[in-house]
Amino acid sequence: MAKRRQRLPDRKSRITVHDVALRAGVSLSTVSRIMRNQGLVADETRERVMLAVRALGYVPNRIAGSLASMRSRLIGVVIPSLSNIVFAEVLNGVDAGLAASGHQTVISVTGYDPEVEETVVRGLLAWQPAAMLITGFHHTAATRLMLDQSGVRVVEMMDIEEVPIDVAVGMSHRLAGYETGKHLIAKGYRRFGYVGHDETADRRAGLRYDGLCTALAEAGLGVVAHARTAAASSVAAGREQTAILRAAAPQVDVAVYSNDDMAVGGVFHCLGAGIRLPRDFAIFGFNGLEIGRELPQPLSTIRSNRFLIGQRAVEAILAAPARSAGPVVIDTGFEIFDGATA
Amino acid sequence: MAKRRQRLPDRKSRITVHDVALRAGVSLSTVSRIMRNQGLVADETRERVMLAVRALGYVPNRIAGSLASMRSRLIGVVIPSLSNIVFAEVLNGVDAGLAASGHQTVISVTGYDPEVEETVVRGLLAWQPAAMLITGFHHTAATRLMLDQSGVRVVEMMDIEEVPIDVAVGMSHRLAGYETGKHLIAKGYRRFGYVGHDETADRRAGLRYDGLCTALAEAGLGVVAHARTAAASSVAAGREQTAILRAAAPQVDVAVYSNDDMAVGGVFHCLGAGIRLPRDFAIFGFNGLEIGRELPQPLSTIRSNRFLIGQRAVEAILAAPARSAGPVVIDTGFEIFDGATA
DNA sequence: CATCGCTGTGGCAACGCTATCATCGCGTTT
DNA sequence: AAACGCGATGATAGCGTTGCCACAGCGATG
Repeated sequence: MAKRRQRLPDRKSRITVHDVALRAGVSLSTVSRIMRNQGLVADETRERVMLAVRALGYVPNRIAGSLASMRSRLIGVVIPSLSNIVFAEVLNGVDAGLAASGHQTVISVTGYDPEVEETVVRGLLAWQPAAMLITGFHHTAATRLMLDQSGVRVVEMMDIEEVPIDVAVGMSHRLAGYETGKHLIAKGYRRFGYVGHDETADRRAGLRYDGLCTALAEAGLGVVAHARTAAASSVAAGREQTAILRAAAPQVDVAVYSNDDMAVGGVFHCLGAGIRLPRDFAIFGFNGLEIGRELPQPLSTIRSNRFLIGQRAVEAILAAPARSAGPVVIDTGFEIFDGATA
Repeated sequence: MAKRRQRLPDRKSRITVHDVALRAGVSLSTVSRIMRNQGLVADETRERVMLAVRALGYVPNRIAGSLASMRSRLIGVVIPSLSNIVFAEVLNGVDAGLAASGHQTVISVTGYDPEVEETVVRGLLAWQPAAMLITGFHHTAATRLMLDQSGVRVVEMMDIEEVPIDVAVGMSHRLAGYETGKHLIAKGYRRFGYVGHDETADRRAGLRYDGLCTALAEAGLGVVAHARTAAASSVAAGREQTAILRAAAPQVDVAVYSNDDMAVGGVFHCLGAGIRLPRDFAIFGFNGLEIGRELPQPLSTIRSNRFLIGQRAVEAILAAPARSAGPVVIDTGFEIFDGATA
């Protein structure tokens, strides 16, 4: 008598291909073929099997499927924060790009910490994902190595100013900063201030600042006053730092902000303090968030295409399952939005 | 001679337990025990194996592991939208609650569509997740059945006003609406307006409205003017609907908004139109978003504990792997924030 | 009429890991 | 000296699929 070993006590009689095959009177292979919609099956057989599938409420076990086929339909996504609406929009783009491809996203958040990033990347790779979407170029050496050796497709999102492991989708932040400077100089501003947040965490804000300085230097100008918080960007920080900047350097006629959250804080400060925008003081942001467009005066800013970044990232990896010969760079661009605050 | 069948052409020499065991000179079992940090192993052996693990860059295949152990460390999360910061904060709470538990979240977005929800729940359940976190109680019958029969732990988040499949974590929206009404009546307001958005999609906004009406009715009052957009809530919609409400019913002295996004739009309209808050017109929101606190005048609103909802949801399912006898309801509460706009 | 191609189906060995049981020393108890 | 307990390790059978091959049946071809 065969000793049937009960592997797990809670082995809740789950329904498997076996059960479906039995009920439909076909083999496992046939059920599998039908579920995957692949290979030749007679219409009559298909119907009979689908009937059994529905009757039993069979849901194929993707874990077993992935193991057998040696590829999962999971896509690992690594972003620094969910609180920042910018990354939520990237995720929306990812979702849109994935559409009906049958893939699913596993999202991990790093809190802008490369060490945490290393941990989550390791955890994600353990699921043998079809691809990895990660934010920026600033990774630990170990992270880079893991991603490179894993062989899976890797998209580094947001930035395009370094050589990617596989694909980069984003925009040139340095150029955005540069164009900001050019634009404001053309509008007649000369005495520049800068309101920023923690740049060791947010490298891209640093790049924009560099670009801005380049543009100003070309015109023989420079940023004459700075107000920076050591914290992450927020409306509160923008408000507070604007007050500090105004107090310390009243001569500044325009301030460039590290992003729209900060800039909106600046606008709020001015609204509260009775400072007329842009006559007394001008504000320029970055990102083109919805909130900026809906202010009593629309915020002057640069529109980045976050949604498009997510979407293009997915398209790039769905287009080909394997990496191409060399690194690929996709520029999603940006555009100046000439609002009413500068 | 054995015919070794090469299953897949792209079988890239992945490193498995086998390789590690070979290199460390131990058995597969020992490596597995060490990787899972479970069972007895001599320190000397552990070190030797870990050396091999690091040398080879071995990353355990969680897909195989999950299949063998018949349980995955994935947690399915279903939310209506990522654009809405509220759900991003819930996810942050989930993340915090998960901390070092070794679980990972697979997130799917429904766009407030129960049909889409059904599809994504089916897709998520195929991964045999350890638990499912889903938003609200409004599911299709099929969704409810799948979740119920799956046997996995299910947390329905945000709302607590119906009987959950397993666990509900959230707050009473009806009560929040009721308290809003009480609070505003106590402050002397009598002529109520309401500015809302699509309530067939956002059921909870509807509950809050019901609660408000109850409170007003108890005082012999009622909502005398409504302005509703058919679209989703947004700052732009709030702004636009406020203009409509003001034009149609100038006698209204306070408007309750379906949420903070809408209310912020209302504040912006007033700032632009020179309406003095709260003297000429008062505004009351819902959620307690950061943006509301940083307005020139802090928005009067109700603070919901989104972060806490995510965190408690995770705690509830980590506490016990199996469902308890009956449904469990966890109330995360709310509080009135008496700002400067009402 | 032998041969071929094609459709439709079944059989079975992986996939990489874990749960369980077996085993093997070695010190301790009776 | 036999029996026992216990820490440490090994062997092995699944977990539920999928990929590959085999093969039956049947009409078309030479």
